[in-house]
Amino acid sequence: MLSMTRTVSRPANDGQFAALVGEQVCCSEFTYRRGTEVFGEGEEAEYVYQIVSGAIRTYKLLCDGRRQINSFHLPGDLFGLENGAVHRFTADAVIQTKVRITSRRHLLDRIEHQEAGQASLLTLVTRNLQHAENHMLLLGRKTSVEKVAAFLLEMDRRQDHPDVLSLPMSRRDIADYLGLTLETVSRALSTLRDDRMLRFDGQTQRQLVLLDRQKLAQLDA
Amino acid sequence: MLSMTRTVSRPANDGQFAALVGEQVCCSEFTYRRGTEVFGEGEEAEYVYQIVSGAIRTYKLLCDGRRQINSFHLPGDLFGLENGAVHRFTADAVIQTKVRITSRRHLLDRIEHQEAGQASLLTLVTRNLQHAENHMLLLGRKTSVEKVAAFLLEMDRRQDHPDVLSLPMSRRDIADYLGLTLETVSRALSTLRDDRMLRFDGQTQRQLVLLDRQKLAQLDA
DNA sequence: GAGCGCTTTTGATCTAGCTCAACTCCAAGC
DNA sequence: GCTTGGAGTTGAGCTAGATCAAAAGCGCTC
Repeated sequence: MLSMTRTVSRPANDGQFAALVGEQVCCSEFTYRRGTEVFGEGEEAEYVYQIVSGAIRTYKLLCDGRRQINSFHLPGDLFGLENGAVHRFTADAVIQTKVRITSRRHLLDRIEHQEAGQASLLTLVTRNLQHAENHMLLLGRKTSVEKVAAFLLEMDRRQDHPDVLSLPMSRRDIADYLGLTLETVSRALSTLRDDRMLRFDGQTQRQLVLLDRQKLAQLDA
Repeated sequence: MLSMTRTVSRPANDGQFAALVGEQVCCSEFTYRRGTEVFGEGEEAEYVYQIVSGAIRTYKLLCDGRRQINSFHLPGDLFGLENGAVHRFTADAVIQTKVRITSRRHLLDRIEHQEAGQASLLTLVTRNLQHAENHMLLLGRKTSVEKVAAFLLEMDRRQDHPDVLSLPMSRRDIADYLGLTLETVSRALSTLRDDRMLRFDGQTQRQLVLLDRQKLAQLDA
């Protein structure tokens, strides 16, 4: 049940959890299988999570099933706290995902007795807000190829510019993140491949190599 | 220069500023004319603002001029603080707008010596994040008519369900908020009028009456 | 290692919303 | 009053991206 699907190379933002939770980490670990729900929209926020390995998506649904993914959470990322007392969206596992869990109450109590705590909590929420602001610009005003280019650069940055970028999520997930259909995402990727900005690596279509980050960044506008 | 364009009926969220700034309000007032910039993206955040009357839009631009408006700020709203040290977007006046200004530094100093301060600052940023999350769903997954219906209901709610809803912003502003063109906004409004969900009031097209909020809410999905 | 199901790609067609353009309606200035 | 200009509406046609469909590729399980 706990077999790792990815090796984790000490992500850049790993300090977050320690800064908030403190050093003698009082938390348990848990592994969610692919597609399992971590928490649902409207549920009370009891726990806070940090990803050890895998990937989580958080999203909102319209009544007819249309889905908008807010964000993907990767190893090192903290999530479930930005919410306030009640979760404002659903979170589930994109692939098998191992998380560290601590109770929200425990974490907030700790924060109250720590000067830096309040500040780092505010920093966390502010960072989320900043991401959301950038994403609104993308959703409202970018073309499909610009969206996909921006997505690739975001994943590349968050994985510290690896030689091979591995995407844990499906084309449908990417589409629901970018406000497109899965076919349009696929076509945009093919366009970028044909224009020599990336190539697929190995058999799977989820490993790819960015061949020209500069050109991608220009597309991102 | 200071003539009011709207009467203000003590907005619901007016407590914000007082809660953060304190009672003996140390701040000056200023009036911006229609179209004037309050602050620009990338500028250092020196001041924090609360709207007395009028309306402010905050937005980001792509290099070729495409614009995405994050939010409209109406009387009572606080803005310019959520940013952190540097403004992440531009703010300018939709119409002639009177604001109360206080220095960011002054406000943050005050907050540090106040238990409730940190919490209410966090609450403010969290509220902004929540708005952004809802707006991402709108931008990524709603149709033009759904977007316009949602916009009208938002304005209606924020003005406390007035008999006549007055929109300070142009069709182009609404379009740039909803990720549409101004023509599409105009057509959507005409559709809603034809379907008896609203009617225009008086001469101007910026005063309207919501005839069936329930039906609008259904559209909002 | 054959078969099945899921994911992805690619093609063909459709359509919501964009673009371009004309016209109306005010409001402001002379 | 007349003129000018910005704002809004409406129409006609276009296009980016959606939808529908088929096939290919991969990773399961047995």
